[in-house]
Amino acid sequence: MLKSHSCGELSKKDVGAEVTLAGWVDRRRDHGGLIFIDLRDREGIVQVVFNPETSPSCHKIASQMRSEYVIRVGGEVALRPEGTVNPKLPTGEIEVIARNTDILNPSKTPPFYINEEIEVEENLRLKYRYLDLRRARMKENLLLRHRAVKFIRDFLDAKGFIEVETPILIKSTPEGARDYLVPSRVHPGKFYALPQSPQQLKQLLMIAGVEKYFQIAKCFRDEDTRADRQPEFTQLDLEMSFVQEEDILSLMEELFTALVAAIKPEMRVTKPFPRLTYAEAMERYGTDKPDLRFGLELGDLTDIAAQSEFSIFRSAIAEGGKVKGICAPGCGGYSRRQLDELNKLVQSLGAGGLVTMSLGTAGGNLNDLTIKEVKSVAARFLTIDQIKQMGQRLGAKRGDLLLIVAGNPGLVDMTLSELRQEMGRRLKLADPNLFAFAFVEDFPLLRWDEEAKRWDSEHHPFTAPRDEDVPLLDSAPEKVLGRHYDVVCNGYEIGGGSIRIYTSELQRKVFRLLGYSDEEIDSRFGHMLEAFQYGAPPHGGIALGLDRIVMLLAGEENIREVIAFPKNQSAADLTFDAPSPVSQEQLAELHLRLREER
RNA sequence: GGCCCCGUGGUGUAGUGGACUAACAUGCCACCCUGUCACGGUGGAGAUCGGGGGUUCGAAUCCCCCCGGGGUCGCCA
Repeated sequence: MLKSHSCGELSKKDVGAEVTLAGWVDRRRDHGGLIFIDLRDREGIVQVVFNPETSPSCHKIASQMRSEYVIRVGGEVALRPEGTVNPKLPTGEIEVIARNTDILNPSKTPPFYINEEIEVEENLRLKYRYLDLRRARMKENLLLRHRAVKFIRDFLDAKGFIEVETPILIKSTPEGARDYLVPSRVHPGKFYALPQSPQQLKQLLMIAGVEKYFQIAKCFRDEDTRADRQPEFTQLDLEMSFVQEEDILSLMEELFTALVAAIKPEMRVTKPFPRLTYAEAMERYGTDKPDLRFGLELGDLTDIAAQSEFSIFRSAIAEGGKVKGICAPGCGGYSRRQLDELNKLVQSLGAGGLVTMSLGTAGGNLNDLTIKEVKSVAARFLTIDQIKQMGQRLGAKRGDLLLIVAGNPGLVDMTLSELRQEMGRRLKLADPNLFAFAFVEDFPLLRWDEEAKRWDSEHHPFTAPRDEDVPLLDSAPEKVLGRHYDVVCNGYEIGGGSIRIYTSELQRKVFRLLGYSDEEIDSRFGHMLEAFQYGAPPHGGIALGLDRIVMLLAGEENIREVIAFPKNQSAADLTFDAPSPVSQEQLAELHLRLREER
């Protein structure tokens, strides 16, 4: 090693020791005589003193040093002189008196600050990711991720799980997200696909008798990115044999509780994790991944609105829509401008508009509300009783603001869900020290795809229907509930799983329901159907979005902040400038010819 | 593909029709400085304001197109 110690590990107990350090120049303070260098390595920062009287040659070399130069310093650890202790630095009681030093590698002036916590344009950060990762925030995020993954591995190991790697080059299956394809050199015209998840592989491992499997698995989906979505991401994938829903859910509750306690002990979790049915989540929050750190629940006002003379409500209901709303407490005094902003948000999400109803500014009991106080375009089409009923249903007081959306039920729920999040942010309702985990259960097994005119899996086609619903598969598929569950936390879906189908008969029935011919089923999923016939145990599992989990633990709002080399919104890697063109020779070997794009 | 936001010295910002010959902070360079720690001091270099076109006597500023980035809807079995 070129170093005997880490910068950050030195302390008073090392005083008198001869040490050799190596790292990066974090900061240089040149007093003309004395030069101070803050030397940084992964473990921290320590001050090095270059004194021309102690070592003229060292001092001369130090005067050449600049930010981010890689240097090596040999010297003695000394207590700092009286009055020069720096309490802001963990190593602030000591310093290293340089006796010999050299510059291992100089550095160009970095394109942005390494030693300051200021926002830098993300393009630039990603292009120079190796410099960005030197910054404290990124370094901490990498470390946090490592600790979280280590904890998870140890936890599952202690529970008897074994980690099994599954292939990255596998078969394209038509369902689900768009596949990343890899052309085969050996098989002209054929392609591998990168796994969207190891779903089928882990089920085969259950049939193989592994019983308890997990994997920190890279997954690939060629879909548009989001703040919490990357084309390439990491799942904590696990599967168990001979289990039911409760086994997986209680394992998850134990895992997350222990994980938070180990990694973020200052954060609280709500225990036991609340359990919501899908229907309940949609009804109360308008989404299947509600942020349960605050209330602001949605209320259905359709019945009251139907009694009104307000044409927007009436026509929406006549067309099979509904009217729902939320109550923003104490916002009755919102300005025209503020209301316009909310209206704009709603319209940008595709809803026709937002009906705002200010219940005055006075505050107090809803019963005291007078029609004169109510400010809303809908006010003159509603009786004061109807307004009070709406307010009551939404838990409003005088002085609150009702936000009401009418229209297509799905759109109303989506819009109000976003509006709820927005009001939660504006009113700072979410406890920043809380991880509000919850389980969502009882998802419908199938969803009608209007474009393709066929049934589609809500989760994936391997999800088992509830036993009692199996007869409905033939008569009323829309009523069948799946044995699927999601884990949500603070408004993010952080995982989902299910108890699986494990007989080929039922599996084939579901595939047929999804519109596949028997030929298609056999060519695409024949390996699964056959495997089920060789003693497949009942099994189930879950896949967790590791990047999202680490993001939440790190208090970040974007998973790129917890991925060492993420892709940008257009799925490009700016450090490598990937994807990139390849040579004609490479294409020829793969039996590919590029088409002219119009 | 739709909608919204952003683009000004290396970095982060200010500037929303004339006083901008583009400001501030920091970084960078030079010189001075032996106890600093976001060291201090003096001086200096550095942006034709993402690109193109237009309106105007005059554009960083207004309009149009394009490029790049971010957020989001669609999409994500």
